[in-house]
Formats: sequence, C-alpha cells, structure tokens
Amino acid sequence: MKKPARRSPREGQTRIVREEESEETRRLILQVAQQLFMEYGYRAVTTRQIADACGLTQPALYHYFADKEALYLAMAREELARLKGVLERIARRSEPVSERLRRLASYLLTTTRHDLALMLHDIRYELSAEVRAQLHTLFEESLIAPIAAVFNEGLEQGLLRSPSEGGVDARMAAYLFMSLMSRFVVWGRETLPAVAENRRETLASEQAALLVRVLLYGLAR
Amino acid sequence: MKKPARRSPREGQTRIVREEESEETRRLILQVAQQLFMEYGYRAVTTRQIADACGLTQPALYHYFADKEALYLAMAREELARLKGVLERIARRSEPVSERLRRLASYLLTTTRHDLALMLHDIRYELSAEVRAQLHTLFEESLIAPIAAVFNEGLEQGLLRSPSEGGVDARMAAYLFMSLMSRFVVWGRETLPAVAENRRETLASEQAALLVRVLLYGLAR
DNA sequence: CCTACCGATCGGTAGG
DNA sequence: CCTACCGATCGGTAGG
Repeated sequence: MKKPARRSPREGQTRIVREEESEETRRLILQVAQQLFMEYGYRAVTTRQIADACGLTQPALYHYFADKEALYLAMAREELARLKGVLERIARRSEPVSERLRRLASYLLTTTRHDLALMLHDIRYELSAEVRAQLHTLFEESLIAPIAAVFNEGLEQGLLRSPSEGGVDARMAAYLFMSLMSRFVVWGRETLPAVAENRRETLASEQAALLVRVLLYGLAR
Repeated sequence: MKKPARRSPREGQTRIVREEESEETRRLILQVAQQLFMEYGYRAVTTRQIADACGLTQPALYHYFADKEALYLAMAREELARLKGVLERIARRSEPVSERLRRLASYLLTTTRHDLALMLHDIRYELSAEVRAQLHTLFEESLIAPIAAVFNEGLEQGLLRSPSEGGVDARMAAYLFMSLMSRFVVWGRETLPAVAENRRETLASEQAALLVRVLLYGLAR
C-alpha cells in the first residue's frame, strides 16, 4: 500500500493562507464526497474512502464536519443549490416550453450521471429525521419546483392538458419528468454498444429530446 | 431485548418432517430477505436482522446459504421468477394492449411497493461480477421482456409509432415504462395526505391508469 | 492535520 | 455419519 500524496503545509505561513488552505480542503472534501455519495449511496461510502481520495487521514474529516451525516448534508445542500440555480436559469429562458424541457433533461442527463433516485433513497432511509425533513424540502424546492414552473407555463399556455382534461398538474408532471431521468433509462443505454466518451454529450442531448417527446406526445400513433 | 419466539423441534420426529421443516425455514428466510433487501438495499440489511425476523440466530442462516451474497442471489432469482410468471400471464391476456399495460402497471405498483431501481443499484454496485452478470440477464428476461412483448404487439398492430416515425422500439418502451414505476412517482404519492390502507389498491389502480395514459398519449393537448 | 486508538458491529465460522 | 441449530469468537471495519 502506497501512502497517498499528501499536501505538505510549510511552516511560517500567514493565518490568511492557512485559512485559505483550510477552506480549499473543505471544498475538496465536499467535491470528493459528492462524487462518491451520489454514485454509490450513503451507506456504501466510508469516511476512509473519502479521506483517502482527498489525501487525508480519516479522523481529519472530523475537523471540518461533525460526523458522516453532516458531511452528507453539506454536500447535498451544495449540490441541490447548484442544481437549483442551473434549473431556474433554464426555466426562465425565453424559449418554447418544449425546448426548455429538453434543456432541463439534457442537463440532468449529462451532469448528474448518477441516479437522483439514489439520493431520495438515502434521504428516506439512511439519514436522521431532522436531516431527512430538511433535504426533503430542499429537494422539492431545488429540483421539482423549477421543473414544475415550466410545466405550469405549458398548462397556462394551453399546450398541456389540464387535470380536468385527463392531464396532470405541474408538480405531478415534474415528478413524471424526473422519473424518466432514472436508472432504468440510463441502464438501458448502458446495454447499448460502448460509446466513445466524446459522444456522450451528443447522446444525452438526443436522449433528452426523445424523453421529452415521449412525455409530451406519448408512444401512441 | 426479548428473545425471539423460536420454533421448537420436538424429539422423535421422522426424517421426512425434519426435511419439511428445513425447507419451510429456508422459504421463510427467503421471504424475510426479500422484504428487507428490496426495501432497504443489500448493504443496509444485516444478516442478523434477517435472522432475528425469522426467529433464528444469525449463524443458522449459514446452514441454508453459503454467505450473504448467495442469499441475496437466491432471493432475487425467486423474486424475478415470480415476477416473470405473473407478467407473462398478464402479457398473454386477450385484451387490448393498453389494458394489458394498465394491468402490468397496477401489478407492479401494488405488489412491489419497493423500488426495483434499488435492486438495479445493488446488482450494479454491491454484488460480485458473476452474480451481477447472472442477475443482469435475469432482470432483462423476467421484467423487461414480458413488458416489451406487449409493446411489440402494439407496434405490430400499428397502435404505436415505430422508431422511424419518432417512436421507440419495444425494449426501449419497456424501460420507459419501468422508469415510470420508480421512486419518484411513489414518493410524490407519499406527499399527498395520508391514505387509508384499504384504498391503496384503488389508488395504485388509478395511478397505473394515469401512468399508462401519459406514456401512450403524452401530456400535450 | 497526524498517530494511536475506542466501542460497536459487520459478515462469517469455530467447536459442541 | 446426518440435521438444525447455539454460544462464542474469528478477521475486519464502522463512526468517532
């Protein structure tokens, strides 16, 4: 076993620099935690894995975060805040509803390769009641609300069927939209012949267009 | 902590009875493992939890299964075989394609309250390569194939758009169908006011109809 | 941010 | 020799 490359703090540095380094380390931990937690789930990722990937010892994490759950919470808050910003920006574009939905789908498929349903599972089963409640609300506000806003425009413009016409409300539409971003579709794609890395974005864009087309117009002739 | 009620084997029983009891216990373990693994995931369920729920000690499990993974594999094989039987039976009914899709959705929503995407995650991330390959194939044959068969009929009957007409092939349709059965939709339902237990089946049936309607005809007016 | 550890619990196996 | 387990403990790992 090789020792991981460790960042070597030199003596005599000013307080400012140390604070910057400390903040830098904190951000590194959050980024590594995001990649691991979002792909493998809360339970499967150990604090030592995260520490190792950061070039730190495992106890060092507890200088930055109270415990494993606090680290997950901080990661999730940051991730959801980031998502919220991007999704709201797309939702406000002056483009047709269907085009904005395509952009939302494409973004979710390219950037979050992991399944957000796994995050839902973790929120529901692996975290304490308080954190669960917090993230539950945040999930709704950051992910569902921006998507529902676009569907709501579609309903107001008369492009979509209202619930009384056999359609669904905007929030339900957003959940259906998110469900189509799930592991099943991604998994189906993985069974296709291996795809060159540089074609991934194109594929995601094509798949986004397909998913939105299906959701809007259905499979029937 | 109370001692779990333990089945008390009496002396003087014949070999046949003992074999029956052994088989009975094995089936009990599989049933309990199914409930726990399917709801919480491979990692989160301990062998002691399973044993406790069966009224056995944890080492007793190792008389029936070589290890935790072998137990998961046996459980998954049985569960998928059961699903395959029911889904194929529904798929062969002499009813319109849309009606059969509704029945498939309703069945999946009522019986498997857990998210099958969780099983996909476990297959992908928690199990060894050999078990993963086995379950991957079985998953496709047991779940996707029967659903795809119904969509294929829809395509042959000209009810559904073919890929060249902007539609999707039967297998892709099956994946889209399964993705709509996911945690997101179920979770959305949980946020509704609490529902009486005896209305659950009705709800699932209504939700199944809604999901199939959306998948076939889309949200657009 | 490290080394040296803890209480507990994990999956799995020993002898009886 | 078999079955259906038990009490105790194995090597490792969890969060702290």
